[in-house]
Amino acid sequence: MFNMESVAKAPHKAEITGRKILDAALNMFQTKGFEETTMRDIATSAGVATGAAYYYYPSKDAIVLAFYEHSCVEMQPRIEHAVAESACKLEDRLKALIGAKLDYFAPYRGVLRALLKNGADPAHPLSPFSRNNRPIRERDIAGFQKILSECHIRVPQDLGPHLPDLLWMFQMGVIYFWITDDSQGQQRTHRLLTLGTKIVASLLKIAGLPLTRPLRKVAIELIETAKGT
Amino acid sequence: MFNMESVAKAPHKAEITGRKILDAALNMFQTKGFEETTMRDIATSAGVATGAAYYYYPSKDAIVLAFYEHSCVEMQPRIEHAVAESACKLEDRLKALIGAKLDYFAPYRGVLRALLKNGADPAHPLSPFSRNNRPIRERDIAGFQKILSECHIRVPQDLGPHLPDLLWMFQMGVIYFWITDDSQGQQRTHRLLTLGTKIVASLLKIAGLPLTRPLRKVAIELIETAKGT
DNA sequence: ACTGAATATTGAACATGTTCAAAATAGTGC
DNA sequence: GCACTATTTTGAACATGTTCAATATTCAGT
Repeated sequence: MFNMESVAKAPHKAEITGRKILDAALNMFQTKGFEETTMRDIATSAGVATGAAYYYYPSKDAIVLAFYEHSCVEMQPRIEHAVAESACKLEDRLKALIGAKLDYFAPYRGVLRALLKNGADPAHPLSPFSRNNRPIRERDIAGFQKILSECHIRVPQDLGPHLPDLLWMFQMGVIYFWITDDSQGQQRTHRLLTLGTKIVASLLKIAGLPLTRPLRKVAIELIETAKGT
Repeated sequence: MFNMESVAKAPHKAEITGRKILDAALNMFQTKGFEETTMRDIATSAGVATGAAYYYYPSKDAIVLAFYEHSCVEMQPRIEHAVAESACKLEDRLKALIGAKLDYFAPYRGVLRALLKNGADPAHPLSPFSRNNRPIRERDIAGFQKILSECHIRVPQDLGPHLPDLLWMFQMGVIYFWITDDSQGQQRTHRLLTLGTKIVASLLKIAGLPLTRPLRKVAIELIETAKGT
């Protein structure tokens, strides 16, 4: 018998099940919250047995990570659009990039809160800082790299190589703040973002002055120590 | 019958049991690790039933918090001594204070790792940032306040009130880094501390210059936004 | 010393993340 | 189509943090 579904791409049943579980999980996380949703709930809602969820995702947290990973790819066009719309100044582009990311994640703020659990431990496989998630992180950092080169920022030779990572760290700080920001519409985060980008841009201008060279040298040493390379 | 124990202080049995449980827990955390130690282990080792542990500590994490709380009081003299030994310069005193804290906590580094779990969420009762732990935090911050006034740092009027909190945040950053620093003897953290204090001291000197006023104004606005007051 | 209230202790039961051996299904070479 | 392997699915069992009704103990007032 002819099957419409199987014509295009012919996704294996496995992929479908995996997606079904992830969708069910995300729906329940949003409506009931992460902690309140049990793996049994998710499996039942997806129409599979409990164990099936673990066949596709090694842990409950891993489901959140899968969502995060998937999102990073899916939001890429939106981010590029938002960045392109903004004025070609580091301050504006930075704000546009991070702001677009927050907008995209807005409906899932409560879901991402789950990443806070182990997100701070670089040894944990689910941390954005872990070796495990290096691919995601590097794609993310590349976005900042792009902004920097497009804006033709004049930056000291020694600081240059670290700048994308620093901006990425700044972004992570904003996101962590945002996750736990319960102000109306997360307005505090948006204010923080506005002020933060302004400061970052100012600092970069100052960083070029000869006067700041000694301080910059120490700062770079600190950065390299923190990176552990 | 005469009882030697009851002469001095006459600690209620409750206090003894509570301490017995905490001691048992800390011992096992250190030897077996936090995750690997079960509440049943702790209770058994303390010679009580499982439920008793929960009568004294509302959760497993709470045991770690109790330890942290107790430590903060106990280490006070050591810290004051270390600070008094150091040169009366902000850079040195800051390093002495934070260094002393790390030294004290060194044997329990693995234990404190447990605080990383919910430590980043200010809404969680076990977070050092939570309203719940305000007393501990404020005593902690007072230590930095003291250093600042002793060193006769000349600091702009508008920045002054925020400075103790900022130094406290700096300390928390160092501690979080330290908890997950697996380098030999945590030498990376100590390097980070040396460089960090140097930068903090330098920034404070610069902060007084008229040139930096606009940037400082924005920074203070950011700080106030972050504090949410 | 006695008694009732406050406090302390028990251990079984519960909830939930996770594991795993067994069963069902899909895919492959002949 | 058949046998055989690999993949997928199942659901019961397990481990552990946590709760709680029942019981035991301590304490204060008389």
